[in-house]
Amino acid sequence: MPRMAVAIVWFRSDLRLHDNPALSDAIKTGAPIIPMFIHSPDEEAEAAPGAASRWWLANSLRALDVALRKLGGGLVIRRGRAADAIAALIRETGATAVYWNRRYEPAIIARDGRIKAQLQQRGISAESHNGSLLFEPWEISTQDGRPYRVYTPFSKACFAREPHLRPLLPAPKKIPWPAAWPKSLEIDDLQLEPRIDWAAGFRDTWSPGEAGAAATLRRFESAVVADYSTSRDIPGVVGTSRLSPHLHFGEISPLMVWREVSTCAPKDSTRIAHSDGGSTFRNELLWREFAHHLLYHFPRTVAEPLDARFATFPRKHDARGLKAWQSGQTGFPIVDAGMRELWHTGWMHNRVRMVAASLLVKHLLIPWQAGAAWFWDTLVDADLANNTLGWQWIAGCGADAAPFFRIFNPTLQGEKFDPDGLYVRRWVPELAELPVRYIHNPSSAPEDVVRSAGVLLGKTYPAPIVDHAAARSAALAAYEHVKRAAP
DNA sequence: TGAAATGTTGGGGCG
DNA sequence: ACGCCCCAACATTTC
Repeated sequence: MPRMAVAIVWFRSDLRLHDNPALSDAIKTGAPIIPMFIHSPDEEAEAAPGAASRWWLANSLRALDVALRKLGGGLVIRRGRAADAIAALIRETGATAVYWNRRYEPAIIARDGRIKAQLQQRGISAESHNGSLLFEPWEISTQDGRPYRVYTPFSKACFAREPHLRPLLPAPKKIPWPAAWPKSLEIDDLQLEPRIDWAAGFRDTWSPGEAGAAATLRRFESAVVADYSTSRDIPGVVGTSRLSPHLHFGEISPLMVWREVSTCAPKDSTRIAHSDGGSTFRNELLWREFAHHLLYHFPRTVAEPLDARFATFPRKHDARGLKAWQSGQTGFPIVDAGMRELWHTGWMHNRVRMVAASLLVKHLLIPWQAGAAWFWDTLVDADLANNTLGWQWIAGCGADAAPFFRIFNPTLQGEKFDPDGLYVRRWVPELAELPVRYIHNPSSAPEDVVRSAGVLLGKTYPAPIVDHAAARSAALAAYEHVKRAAP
């Protein structure tokens, strides 16, 4: 019997063995499997990972490699243009098939389409699967066949399709391997991690990889999800799932998470559907779906407002304001706490992301693209779909956007969602001794209170970079330009 | 997945 | 006892 030709499984944003359609499908053929990862930032354009994401990627690849070695195999690492790397591996191994799970970033869709056509032209089987979304962006559409631009009807359409979700795929217990292994780079050769080690806070906070993702989901399910509806808004406690980076890198599938939080829904049927944590959380998963839906159907939104009227919005190039915002020195404690949490851990609580982003685009009038770029480089969960939707939503120029006049008051947001100041005390330690009454508004505190807390306003902690009331009026005035622009 | 401005109501102090 | 005013407390509208 002739030795069977090998199949390449091209890992990308699906760094897991559980519920991996491309991997499962490849194994089903019985062919020996070569798992491959290609680092090709040069052709990924706006989807090329930022610094924090590269740290995560390096560690997630190590975890995947370890998991594959436990099964007797390993991960083949290459770099450069994906088409070239795949062609080379086919040449070296005589592979006759390539399997992967889809990505939805514009540059990646274009590249993958070309690769698929080239492979098929050469008689190589090329199969792509859905491994990263509950529903493909083209499966969900309005009555008249157009993409959704409003979240609520989109989510209703998703819930209606829930019965069509496929079953979960088990992780393979055994994978057939080739007789000889092609050469591979070391993960370190990709130089994904920083030369100066600034990632200590990341290591303390995260466990990249499939096992870390599973542990995070278990903890969320057992200790957090029941109170999710209320505690998710309190940045001072662990009230969110913290699954976002695991989901972005595909160390866990949204379907696995969906199924898990559905089975742990409360038995107590007297609770209203939307008030239970599981339902609220499933809506958050659907926001992720909505973001991918929008990115797929409106790829230009990566750089431009979906609402074209916002092209006329008068914005500023304020280098000093941007720097103060990036470094957590705006003088608004809740914002500075968030920006420092981001810098230290590669992550920021979602409530605080909204407040911090709002300050940048509405108080400082800086282009949302500048904020998106900073988040892209500093977030371990940086995701083109989510980042684009989030920033356009807060800037008021996207799909189902927050009305522009809805301007957060950072002081009130702090008092409301960090009522005991726990979050601020943790991330802005120079304010830690302030009484709770003044922790979100240090400049309103009497001088002796400030002094005895060891704070020197303007020296150890900055005065607010803008006056809230004045900035609010200026933002509303700027918005008038948009309203006057032709719809 | 706001906040500020404005409007309304009703209890209590007080002449 | 009564009307008047003040001003929380809450509701509505406006940005």
